[in-house]
Amino acid sequence: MAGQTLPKRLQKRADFLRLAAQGRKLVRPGFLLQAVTAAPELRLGFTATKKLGNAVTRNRAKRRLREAARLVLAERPGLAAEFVLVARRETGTMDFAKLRRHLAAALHEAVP
RNA sequence: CCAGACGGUUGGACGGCCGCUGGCGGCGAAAGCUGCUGGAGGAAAGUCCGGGCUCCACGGAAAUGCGGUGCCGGCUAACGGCCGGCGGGGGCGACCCCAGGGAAAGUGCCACAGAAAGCAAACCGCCCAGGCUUGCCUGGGUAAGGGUGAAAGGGUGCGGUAAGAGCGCACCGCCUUUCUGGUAACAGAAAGGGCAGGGUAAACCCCACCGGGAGCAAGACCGAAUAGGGGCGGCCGGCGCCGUGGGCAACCAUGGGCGCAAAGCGAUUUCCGGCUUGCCGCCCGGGUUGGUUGCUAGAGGCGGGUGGCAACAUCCGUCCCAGAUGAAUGGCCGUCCAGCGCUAAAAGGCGCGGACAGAACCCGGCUUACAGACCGUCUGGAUUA
Repeated sequence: MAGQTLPKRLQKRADFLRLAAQGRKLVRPGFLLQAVTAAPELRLGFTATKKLGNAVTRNRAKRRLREAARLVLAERPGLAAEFVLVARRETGTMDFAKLRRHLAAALHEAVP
């Protein structure tokens, strides 16, 4: 399989607040997905709150979400939407294949 | 070999697939693509000290205040750190621990218990004298014994005495002076003194030494937007007073102030109240979102020589070793090496499964967290030769 680079990252606090306020929310094992489908291009952001644990735990959760998203989005080319993935307690430890399946399903539900 | 003390190192290994980010190069108008190469820690942590750096304040010095430090010597850019000593305490020992200046400057406090807690003190006891109701009362002596307490005004012994007591003596301790050794803390000795001067300074305090404040969200720069501001030019503009500038003056200039008038501002009218009084163009300036910089070569790492018990210093060689900013340094898989559990006579098999923890301007420390593995020195013991 050819390599797939990550889409643009959401980096501004304002964007995260907008997604949290307007986005459609889907709760799944391992993550909470906030999606806005009307967007000019594909953009992606990640959130891990202090509730999750120390810096090591939070960073690991974000990295796993990022990698899962990269792999899942490679199978959905041409998407134009904005997503924020919020890590949950089990994100860092759960089976990665499961996390990937849940994310693919959730994405399909948000953007058929 | 067992038990222990101290110091240090390490903190899974290899491979595959796919990514992220910095640097250098190539292609490209750019976006970007691509080659090579770098990419978390011993604590990156807590933010408890010390510095560099930046801005602010500031003429110098001293004093006072406030805060900190506190045996001595050394090391260091500096430190509350480190090294080497000293003193005290603990351990058979290797070693470990100490908030370790001053209590014969002053003030305060010492609960409860106890007779008494600071110019000592007589509750019980002991001794003497007197009295009588003959085992008690009164007076006196006594700090050796009992009791209280964290602490009761040196300790042990002998003498002494009515009983006692540094009352006398010996030794130990203490104080003063002197001498010796040591840079010093301090140690040792001699002479003198019968022994005062309880504890508490993590109570105030005294002494010595040190100390401006805030921090990379420091600071510098670029700069969409918005409000207010300034300059120049053009056009238009009522009155009075004042101010300002020019002029000897009459006067001239002035959108600087105040008052009056006038005009405008609400969907409309009246009344009351409020607000605005220039417009246009260009420029300056302002500095928000954002961006750039500060930003990684340094009290630097490694190896070696020299000096030093050491901390460390110095010299030579060599290397360049993270720079992100909703924040890169990774995700997944396989094999192996440790570890744990179950099973097994053994070999082995199956399952679980990597400690604490993630740079945010940079250094030096301290403190705290940490599965395990390894190395060195030393101590006590056991055994063998």
